Amino acid sequence: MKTVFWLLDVNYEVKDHKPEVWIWGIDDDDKRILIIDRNFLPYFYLVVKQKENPQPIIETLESLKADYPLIKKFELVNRRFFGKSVTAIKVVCQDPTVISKHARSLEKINGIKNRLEDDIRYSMRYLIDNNVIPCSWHEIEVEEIENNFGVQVDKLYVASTFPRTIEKNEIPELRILAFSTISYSRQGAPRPEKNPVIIISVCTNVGDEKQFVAKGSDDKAVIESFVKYVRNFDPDILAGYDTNRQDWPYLLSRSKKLGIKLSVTRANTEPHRSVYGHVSVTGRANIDFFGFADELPEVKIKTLENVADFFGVMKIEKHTLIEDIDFSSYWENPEKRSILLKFSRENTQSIIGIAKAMLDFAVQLSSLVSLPLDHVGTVAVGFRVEWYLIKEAYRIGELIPKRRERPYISYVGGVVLKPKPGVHENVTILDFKAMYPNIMITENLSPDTYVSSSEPEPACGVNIAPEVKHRFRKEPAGFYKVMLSNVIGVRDRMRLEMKKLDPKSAEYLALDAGQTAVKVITNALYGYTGWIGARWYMKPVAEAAAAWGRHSILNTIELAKKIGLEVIYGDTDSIFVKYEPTKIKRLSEIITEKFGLEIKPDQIYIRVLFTEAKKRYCGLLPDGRLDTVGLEVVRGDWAAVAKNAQEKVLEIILKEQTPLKAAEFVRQSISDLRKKRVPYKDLIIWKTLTKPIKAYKVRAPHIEAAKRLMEAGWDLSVGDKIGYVIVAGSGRLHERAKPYVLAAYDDVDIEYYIAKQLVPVASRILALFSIGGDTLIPSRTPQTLLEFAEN
DNA sequence: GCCTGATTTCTACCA
DNA sequence: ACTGGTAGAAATCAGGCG
Repeated sequence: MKTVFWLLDVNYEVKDHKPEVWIWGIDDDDKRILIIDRNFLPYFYLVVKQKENPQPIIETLESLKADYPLIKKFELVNRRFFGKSVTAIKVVCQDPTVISKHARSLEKINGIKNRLEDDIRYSMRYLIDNNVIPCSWHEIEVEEIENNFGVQVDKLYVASTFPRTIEKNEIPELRILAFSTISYSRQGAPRPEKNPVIIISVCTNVGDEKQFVAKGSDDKAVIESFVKYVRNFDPDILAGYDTNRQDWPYLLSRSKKLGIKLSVTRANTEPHRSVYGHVSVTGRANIDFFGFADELPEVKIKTLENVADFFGVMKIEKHTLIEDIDFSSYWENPEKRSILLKFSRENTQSIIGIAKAMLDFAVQLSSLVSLPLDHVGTVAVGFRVEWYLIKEAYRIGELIPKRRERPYISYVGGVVLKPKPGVHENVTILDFKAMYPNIMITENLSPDTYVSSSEPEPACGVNIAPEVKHRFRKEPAGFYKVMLSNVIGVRDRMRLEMKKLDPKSAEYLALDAGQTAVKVITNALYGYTGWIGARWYMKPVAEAAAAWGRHSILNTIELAKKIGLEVIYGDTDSIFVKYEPTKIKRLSEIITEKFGLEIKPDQIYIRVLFTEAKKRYCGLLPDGRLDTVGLEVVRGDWAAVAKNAQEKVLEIILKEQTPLKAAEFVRQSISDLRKKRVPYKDLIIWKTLTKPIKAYKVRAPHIEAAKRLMEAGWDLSVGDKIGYVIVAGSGRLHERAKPYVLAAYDDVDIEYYIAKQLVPVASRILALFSIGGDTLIPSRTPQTLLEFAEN
C-alpha cells in the first residue's frame, strides 16, 4: 500500500548488524506513523590515486573481503572532488557502526589516496541519498505491521520502497506542548542529586494548561505526572527555552536519582543527548527556542521574558519576574508561593507564544537545509550552510571533503569610508542588492572553479579578481553558482506566490518564513567559504569576493562624485548620498551595465547624524522613527540609563534641532539619577562570558562579577550573560563590579554612572555642537567631587 | 613608586 | 565554530622621572 507523510523526526537502530531507519511522520489523514526502512546500506569512499589503475586495487580489496565480513561490496565509481574528476571505490557496508573503523584501515591500501564520507552519519546519509527532506511531504510504498514493540503511533509500517518527495506545501496540524520547570534549593544553584523539581508548567497549542507542583520537597509525583501528561497529549513538538542546557539534563538526572523513567519519547524511551549539544526525544521534535534567539538581533539580552516581549506574546511590564536567587524564598513563603506558580505559568505561556511565532521559520529552515527540525536550531550558521551544500554536492556527484584543522589566516574585507561628521538633510542609502552572492554568481566564484597559481589557464578562460588576482574558470558553472542561482530562484518564486495571498494567511506566513530562511543561507555562504572550519574552506573564494566588492563600491563612489552626487558615508555594500532621484537613476543604470550589480535607494532620511566614528549613525525617517545604528542606544552592554539618555538626545537633535535643549535634558537626567529616580534595573550592565573564566587574561569587571556569582552558587558557562552594577567604594573598577542580584540600590556608585556611562554617550553626540561633557554635569557637593577625583 | 601614554584585551556592533 | 572592519572601555605594560 501507499502512504503519504510529512517527516517529523528520523533516527536509526542497528539490530544484529542490520540497520533500520525509523521515519516518524504525520500522514495526510493526521495519523502519527512510524515507517521502518531496512533497505538502505551505509557506505564510504576510497579515492584512488591519480593515474593509478583501479582494477588491481579492487582485486586486492576483494581478496581481503574475508577479513571484513560486514562489507557488502566494492563499486568503482566516477566522482568529482573540488571540481576535478576522480576515481573512487564505494565501499558498501552492512552495519553503520563499522564504517569509520573500516575506512581507516582500508585507506592504507596501496594506490588509495584517502577515505571520504565516512564521517557522514547514517541517518543523514539516508536523507541525502534518498532526497528525503525533513518537514516535507513524501509518498512511499509500505506494508503495515503489528505494533508489538510498544511505540506510540497510530500506524506502524515497513518500507517497501524509498520515500519520494511530493509537492505539497501545507504543514500538518502539529500538537505542540510547551513546558518549563523550576527546581528548589535553599542555597546555591539546585543540584539534581539532592534538590527537587518543585514546579513543572505545561501549556499546549490547543489551550490546555497544567501545573505539576511538589508537595513539600517530594517531586516524584511531579515528574511522574508530567510524563503521564506528555504521553497522554502525545505532542509532536516539545517546546522549551534553554531546555537543552537546563530542563532536560536536570529532569534526566533527577529521574535517575528518583528511580523514575522519563519515558516521554514515542519509542517509550528516555530523551538522550545527541549531536550539537541537543537533546533528542525520539519520534517528537524537541525544540529549544533559545537556539533561534540568534535570529533576533533586536533582542540584546536573550532572556525568555525579553524574547516574549519582542514578539508581543507577553509584555515585559505584565510578566511576573522572579530571579533564580529568590525562588526558594517564594516557595517557602505560603503567601508568595502563588506568585512563583504564576511566574512559572507565564514562562510556559511565553514559550508557547514564541513557538507559534517562530515555528514557521524553524520548519522552513529545516526543510531547506535538510536538517531535522530538532537539530536545525541548535547548529551554528556555518553548519546550516554546510548541510545545504552537502545535499547539493550529492546531486552533482561532488564528494564531501573532510573537516580538518587549519591555521587561521585573515584576508582583507570590505571598505568603510570615513563619514562626514554632522547632520545632513535628505540623504538616501544606496545598497547593492545581495552583493556577495551576486559577485559569486557573475564571477563564478566557487571551490571547484578556482584555478591555483600553479595551474595553466583553462581553455574556457578565467575571471581574474582585482588586487588579489585569484583566477576562476568561466565554465562550467561552479558548485556555488548553481546553488545560489537555485536558491535565489526559489526565493523569487516564493515572493511572487506571496503577492497572491492574504498577508495574514497561514500560507503567506509560511512562505515569508521560507524566503527568510533562504536569505539567511544565501547571505552566509560568503562567510562560510572563508571559515577555517568549513569542509569547503577556500580562502581565495572569500578573498576574491571581497576584492570584487571593494572594486564595485569604490568605482560606484567615483562615479557618484562624477555625476555630482555628494557621498557622505559608505560601508562594504552601501553608500549614503544626497537624495537626488535623477542623478541616482543615472548612477544605478551605469552600475548595472558595468558590473551587473543592482543598486537601489533603500530608505530616505529626513536628517541623518554622523560623528567622526565609522559604523555609527542615527537617521530620522519620514514616519518620525529614529534609525539608530551602532551607537550605544543599540548596544546591549551599556546601562539603560545611558542608552535612554542618548536616544533622547538624538531625538531632540534630529527632530527639534535644539542641541541646547538636549544638553538640558542630560542635566535633568543626571539630577534624576542622583535623586535615585531611575529604576535599579536601568543601572545593570550586561556582558557575555565568551570563554571559560580561567581563560581570561585580565580582570575585567564582568569576569569579576561572574566569579562572585559562582562563589554564591551559580552555575555559569560560556555564552551566559552577566548582569552587574558598579558599587561605591575604593579600588579598581573590577573590584567594584557586583552581580546585580547580589547588590542593592544603595550600594551603587551613582557618580560612576554619570561620569562613565551617561556623560560619555551623551557628549559623543553633543560634541558635534561644541557642548562639552563637563558642562553636562550639574554642580556636585564637595564630598562627591572628592570621591570622583579618587576615581 | 608614580604618572602617562601606548598596547593589549575584551565585547558588541555593521555590512 | 560564517567573514573582516570598527569603536570604545578597561586593564595592563613600558618608559621616564625623581
